Amino acid sequence: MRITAEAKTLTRDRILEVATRLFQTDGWHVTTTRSIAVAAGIATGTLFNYFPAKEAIAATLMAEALRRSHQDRAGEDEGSIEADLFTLIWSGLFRLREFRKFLGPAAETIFSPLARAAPDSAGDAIRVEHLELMEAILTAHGFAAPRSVVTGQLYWTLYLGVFMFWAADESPGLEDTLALLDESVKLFAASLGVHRARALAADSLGPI
Amino acid sequence: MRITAEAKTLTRDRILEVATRLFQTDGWHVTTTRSIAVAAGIATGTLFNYFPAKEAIAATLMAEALRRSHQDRAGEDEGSIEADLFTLIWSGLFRLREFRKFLGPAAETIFSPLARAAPDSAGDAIRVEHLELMEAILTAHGFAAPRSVVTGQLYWTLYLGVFMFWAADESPGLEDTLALLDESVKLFAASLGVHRARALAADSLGPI
DNA sequence: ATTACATTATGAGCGTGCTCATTTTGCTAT
DNA sequence: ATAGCAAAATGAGCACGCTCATAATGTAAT
Repeated sequence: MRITAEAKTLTRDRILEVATRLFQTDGWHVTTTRSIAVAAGIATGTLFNYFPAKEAIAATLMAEALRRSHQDRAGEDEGSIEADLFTLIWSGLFRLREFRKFLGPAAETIFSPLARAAPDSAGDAIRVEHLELMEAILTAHGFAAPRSVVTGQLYWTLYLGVFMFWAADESPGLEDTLALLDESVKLFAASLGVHRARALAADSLGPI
Repeated sequence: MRITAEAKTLTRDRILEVATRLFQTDGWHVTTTRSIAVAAGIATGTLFNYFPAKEAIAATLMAEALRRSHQDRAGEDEGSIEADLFTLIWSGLFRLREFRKFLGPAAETIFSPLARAAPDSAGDAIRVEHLELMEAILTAHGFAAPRSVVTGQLYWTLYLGVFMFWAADESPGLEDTLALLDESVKLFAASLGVHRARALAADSLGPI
């Protein structure tokens, strides 16, 4: 049993390794599940014993890189809320930089359907984990949960907008992505401020 | 030649008609290009003489419905900028209401890649037409073109966010969509205000 | 060693969206 | 009528992501 278990993670790692290389070299659409399997020295069907879909391979690479970015950020927060959200997103994109070229096309599938991913999909895990970190930052700045449906939806929309733009950005030093990220974060923070002001105003009037 | 030309638009219309019905009944994924072709009484290959891709059929339905919504709006503007943008988007969604059930899955493909659609795709035409109307509203409220890259990108992101949410919304009376739309439009208008304030401040300092 | 069993690997095969060499169509020139 | 021709229709066929009945493999019990 031990040898087999080792062999399994070995195969899994080899798939991820080989897939990364092929996605980077040939792109998302040109790289087929067959070619990944061949390059990893396994049969096509075996590939799907390790990952339920082609999309899941990219999502796994993405999720692992993002988890590494969370380590990077450990204990680094506590600027303004805008700065903390900026760092959260940017450190993620930074860790994903080697995948940038193929993540655009891949993400269309990974985050599908855009508004509500299937609850157990690989893309959904990424969303849930990111939103938890965002919630933590909001709470740390005095915005108590629960948030309205609109707030979460708006944040995720803005995040995906930045992400997709970044994936296709060709401006030098990704300056356009930085500008969009800056603006998006400010906008989101502003909307939180408005909600808090409204709530405070309602409180000061007392119960109706 | 005349008969043939007539026959062509007849076939085209029949495809759109039949496809609408099948998409509505069976959904986007279950409806195959073969089944559309059969139901329209043509061969599979013929279908692709009329539309370059399955996606293009849905995009055409969408574009035509949106164009009808532009007629609805003719001369109805001139509230606040928020109100005008709200009406622009909501009237579009209203005209698309019969397609709502299948537009979610379809739109993932139609607006792909999310950030930058292929310049001649059916989805791109929808984006360009919508952004022109948005620009017109901004100009009518004294926000002179050209806009920054960020502004257009931010608007389209928020629009897609609302659109995708609407496609999957199950709240009674679509009230959640209305809330999100309201918030999104306010946010965008606020960001324009900030930019204008910054520009005015820069002007008042004179040339550097 | 042998047998029994569960786990994993296999690749032929399915149904997609879409292509393209070939055939059919409907018009014009003779 | 006939031949010629461009435009349109055709459907067998391709490559894809993915499935599933079957074979191979490694472990444990006799």
